Amino acid sequence: MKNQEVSAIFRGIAELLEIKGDNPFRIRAYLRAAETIEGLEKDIQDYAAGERLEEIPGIGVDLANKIKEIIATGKCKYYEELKKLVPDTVVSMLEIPSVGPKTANLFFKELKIRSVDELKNAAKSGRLLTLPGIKQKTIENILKGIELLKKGKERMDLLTATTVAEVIVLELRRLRDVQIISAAGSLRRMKERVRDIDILAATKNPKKVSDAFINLPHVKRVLACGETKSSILTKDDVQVDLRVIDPKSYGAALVYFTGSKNHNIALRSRAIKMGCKINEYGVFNKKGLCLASKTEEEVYRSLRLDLIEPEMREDTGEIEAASKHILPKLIEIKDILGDLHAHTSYSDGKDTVEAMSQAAASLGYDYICLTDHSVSLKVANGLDTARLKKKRHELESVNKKLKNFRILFGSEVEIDSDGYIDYKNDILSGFDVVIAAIHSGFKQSRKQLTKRIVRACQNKHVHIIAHPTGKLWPTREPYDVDFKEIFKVARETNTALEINAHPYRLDLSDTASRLAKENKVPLAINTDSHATSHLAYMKFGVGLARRAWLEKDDVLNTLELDALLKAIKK
DNA sequence: GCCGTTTTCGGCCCGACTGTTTTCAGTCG
Repeated sequence: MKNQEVSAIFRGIAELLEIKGDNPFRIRAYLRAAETIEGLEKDIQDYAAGERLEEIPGIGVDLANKIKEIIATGKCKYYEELKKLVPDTVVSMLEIPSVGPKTANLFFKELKIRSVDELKNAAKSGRLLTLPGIKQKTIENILKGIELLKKGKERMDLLTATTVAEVIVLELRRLRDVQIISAAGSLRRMKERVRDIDILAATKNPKKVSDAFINLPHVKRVLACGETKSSILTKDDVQVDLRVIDPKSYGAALVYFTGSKNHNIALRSRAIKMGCKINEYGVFNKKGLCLASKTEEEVYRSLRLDLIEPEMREDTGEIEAASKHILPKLIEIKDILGDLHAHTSYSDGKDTVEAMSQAAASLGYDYICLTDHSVSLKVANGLDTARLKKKRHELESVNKKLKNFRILFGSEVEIDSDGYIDYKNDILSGFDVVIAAIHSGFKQSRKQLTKRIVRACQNKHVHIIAHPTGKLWPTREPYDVDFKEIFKVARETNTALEINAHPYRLDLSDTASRLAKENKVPLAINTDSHATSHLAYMKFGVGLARRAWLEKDDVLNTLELDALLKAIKK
């Protein structure tokens, strides 16, 4: 897969051009190409082989040639030349908040500073004061920025982000002056990782709301505070931006602050073509007359588009679909009727069979499948035959107690290093649902890992492949598998792939899930809960599924129990 | 560097905040 390689080089070129002060539109062209290629579901080499690179939006003759060069040689001459002008270590200074390309270039050109550490020394020694436009306050901001960079560089998982946002939204909602308030930005789009938290509040009294915000007890530092926009750093070093807006502009502002950036750019281009202008205050015609502003629906409609759900706003075809009225009707959390992957205290779960089942029933589910680990996963207290028997008896007795709810007898079984399952067939055939997973040998080759999953799919007792790429944030990278092959076999053998809803996993990814749907692969959204509280992670899985354009019918656990059991038969 | 229901050339999204200025450039989202 050369996609990452190509997009990294294009991103590098964009950064160096930025520092050089090159044409901003050329820079954007490189950036856009980098993003597009990164999000590409197919291997870029397939496009190159068929002379079809220029079919990719944002790729023209020049970039197509550079891509071919990178595929052939692993390098790009143009990039190498640029690095001679500006060393790529200078680029690292761009990561400091408040330091952009102009400032980085100034430091490099005038003082030969070429890294964050050198900049820190120069700031402390007062050398920076010799530069035009740099005074004490700027130096303070740079030093604070460096400190911040070292501390909280990485992004948050969705659970952390949701928790922080909910606390702040709840406190601000209590203010009488706040009419409507909601999270926006990448959190609202349910992106897998979030850098900061955006909140939008509608009010007639912006000053009061902003003041309340910057004085919340969680605030460690105020990063900015203006008429309509303020930014704070919480005590846990999470950046939270609050935008306040007049209620009549709420819809336009919500579109604007939900993004993504690329979606907004595409909307604006469309507006311009239609002779309008769109900003956070509304959609305006040439004469400045406001055509829409109050609700998101109005705003999209004024651009002759159906309402696009936040999770789809990534400029990956949703605008075209909205203009043709062929947007999918996205799956919703209420469509989910059960969870097919959860653990109990029989293996490594925290809660009992009864507790897990009651928690699932209280979520309104019809069923839960309790899939404790299998015999060979000793670290997770996997079940041998005797304990399986005991668990089955317990399930039966709890099942008798619960009305309109059914506990399914399942297991998360091990796919060994050759692709075989650790329980014998006569045991496997006794389960309602079998989920197969890889928990060892992550470092094997792409070929071998693919073979293991393919062989597991071919096992007639295996219904679902759990967390298909094994990634575990932030420590474990996804292992490399051949999705093309796996999708083909999964479809042929009627084996479902899991969308694991745990915020540290979210595996399959959004892009892989979208491709799986296009390949007609059955999918299930499961929480992999190890405690009753984890069952609530379903919303993250559904968010991911919505980012993948999935509809109710694409997901197995939206089926009623009888239909589900029928659908998973092999 | 890309792209075309105004164009093969001349456009390319738009506004807020900060720190430095004394009207604005740079950064950010």
